[in-house]
Amino acid sequence: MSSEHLLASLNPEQQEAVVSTEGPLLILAGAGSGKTRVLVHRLAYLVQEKGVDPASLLAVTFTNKAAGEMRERVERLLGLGHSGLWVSTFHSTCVRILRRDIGALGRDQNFVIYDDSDSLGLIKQVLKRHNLDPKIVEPRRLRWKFDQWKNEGVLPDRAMELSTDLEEERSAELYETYQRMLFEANALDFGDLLLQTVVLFKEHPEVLELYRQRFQFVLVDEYQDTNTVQYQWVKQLVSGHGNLCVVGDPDQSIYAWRGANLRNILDFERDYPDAKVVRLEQNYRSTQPILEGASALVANNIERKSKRLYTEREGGELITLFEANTDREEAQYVVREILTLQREDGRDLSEIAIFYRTNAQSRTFEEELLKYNVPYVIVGGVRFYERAEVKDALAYLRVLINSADEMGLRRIVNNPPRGIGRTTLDRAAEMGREAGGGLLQGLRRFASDGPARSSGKVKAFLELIDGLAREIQDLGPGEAIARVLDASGYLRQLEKDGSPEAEGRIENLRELVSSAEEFKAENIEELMEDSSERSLIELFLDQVALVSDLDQADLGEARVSLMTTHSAKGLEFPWVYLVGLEEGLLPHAASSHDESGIEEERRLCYVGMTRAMEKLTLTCAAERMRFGKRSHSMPSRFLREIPFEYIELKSAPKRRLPRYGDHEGFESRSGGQSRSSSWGKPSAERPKTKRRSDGERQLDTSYSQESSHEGDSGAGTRVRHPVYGLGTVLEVSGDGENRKLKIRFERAGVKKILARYANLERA
DNA sequence: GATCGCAATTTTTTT
DNA sequence: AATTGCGATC
Repeated sequence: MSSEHLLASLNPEQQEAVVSTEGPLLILAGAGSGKTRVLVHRLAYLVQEKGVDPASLLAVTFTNKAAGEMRERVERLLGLGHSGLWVSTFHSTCVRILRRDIGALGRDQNFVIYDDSDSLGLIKQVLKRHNLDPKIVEPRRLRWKFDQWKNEGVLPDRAMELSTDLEEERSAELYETYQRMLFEANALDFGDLLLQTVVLFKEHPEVLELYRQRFQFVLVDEYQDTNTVQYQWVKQLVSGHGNLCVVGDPDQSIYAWRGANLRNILDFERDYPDAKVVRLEQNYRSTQPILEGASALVANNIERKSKRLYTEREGGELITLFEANTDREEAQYVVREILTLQREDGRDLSEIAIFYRTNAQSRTFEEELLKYNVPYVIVGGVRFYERAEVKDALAYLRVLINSADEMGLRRIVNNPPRGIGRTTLDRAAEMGREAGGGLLQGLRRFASDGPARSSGKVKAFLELIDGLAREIQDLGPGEAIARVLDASGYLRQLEKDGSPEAEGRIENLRELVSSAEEFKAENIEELMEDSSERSLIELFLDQVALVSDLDQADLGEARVSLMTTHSAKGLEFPWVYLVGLEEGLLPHAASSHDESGIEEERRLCYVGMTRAMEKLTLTCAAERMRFGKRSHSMPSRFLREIPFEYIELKSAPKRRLPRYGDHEGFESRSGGQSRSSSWGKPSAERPKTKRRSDGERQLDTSYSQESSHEGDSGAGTRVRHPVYGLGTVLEVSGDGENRKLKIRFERAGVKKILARYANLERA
């Protein structure tokens, strides 16, 4: 494609952003201003017009999805295949660097990557070693603290210096132990990937120089979300040539809680004095009411570079605000709207998205969508690679490749049960420490010196591991997983179980094997080109550690998309429902303590609103279930900040008193649900309302004790659960509001359910 | 050492 | 409302 073509479809500001290739450049790209397009064209321009070798370009993003999209579009534009162009996330870029050069830090190339739960487990080990009670020193809090330090680029020594009180000092000590144990386990956690790369570059300028030479042009996406280490990392890489292009929008900074520093983008011109700034302020995405409403909202932030986004699109529907009485009603409204859109307007479901603040909110929407058979996909949420059986299988591989991996080893040593319990493990760990080694070494000692009864079991386990380690060397990732599951007895254990849950797990493991096969098929060529010694198994483990479901979700299918507003950043949909606009939820209570917290929540709301292209609907509910209890909430302050002229108000009929009867929602459904009786609230317990002569309603709090007939809820009854589907009651226990049901579901297996909360229908 | 049952906690967002 | 963790019991 010629230069004219590369520039032809761009407006003057966009063109400037593309052709300003030398020196530092800040692109302030408002929502929907064609940012990705500009980046893609810029990369193509560098190669085609400036004759730059694709291999000397580095583009860094936050998500694999964004990276994948960018790479694909550039390669398509240039008609290139594998060109040596590096477009990847901060984390995977760092993994590639560390896999090659971490040896300079005296560490092993075969390190494992610990995810959040691995690192939480390790922190529990740290506490054990310090003889601290996890109830007093909370592991999660520590993890958060360590993470903050890592985001700030702070190592244990420095953390100690910075400590201002005793508690922080203690934490810094534990941080030190934690880092040492990570090292001993030959492991790096997420934060380490960045931090250790920065340390590597700092302590070994010759290594840094290598990468500086290679990457002549560096591009960073979503710069407003970078934290201090990422900032340092970028600075290290570009010092010298200074060819750094960063793109971002301060109004879309929503990761301060994870260490993102808004100052990185606000102070860019100070950090890179000869920086050029380009502003992209024309919005090509949203209709006027949506854009104006969102802009007016975010204008309430004090800490802000002012900006005026405009659109040439005129007209468009007003933003709808729906005020529901309950969360159930909120979900019903949205789902009915969706059904109408689909039936009457012929809209494709993939054009519709529902955004919420917390993952817990998805449940109600799922239930309603299921009831009406509306296909949907949850983006994010519980991830495939976080399921226990998947983690178990991967832990085997991890240990086989890196025998120091303590958390992996702890996970598999007695799984399936082999009679190696806590006592044995504690003793082995101690023996390992005495010998100056890790848990595995301890187990080896235990096998030879330990008490006869348990040492035999340990010995058998070690033989299994050693044998497998040899066997898998020549296997692909899929074959290796299959082999491990078979040889370890893991699969047999599940098969023997025979329960529907176990079958689900087996199914997930099959899926894991096939995704590993797929990985092999996709990457085998690249592996041939890649001179690194890493096997496909190792590359597969890296991939699963760094890839989230969000990256893999196929949004093209005809399904409604559900996700948190955080996950929605970077996406766009014609129809958007932004739900739960209530005080305490958006803005979230946990962020409402200071003004900067509120401002970030406001930006989050802004991000959600600006995803919408044609139609935006906001909803709130006066009452919702939280922690299994109903709680009341006020409409979000953000609703008042959107000018009324852009809003069309719709409200459910207001209630003067809480309606106890229909909070599960069946009675208020259209179409008559008389045959379904809700067990959620046995009728015996419902405070009754009775009509008084003056027409007012009054709560009658005297509960009558008519017991519900056993026939209704006894064992053998067929029921339908909104999520789990059809099932049969096996057992009933407890009374009144503590009534519990044990139900075997056809799809989901046996579950115990507290009747009060479950929306059960008789089937 | 494993299994069962109860209690406590959770919910802010995630590379 | 579900998961996790702990303690009691076998």
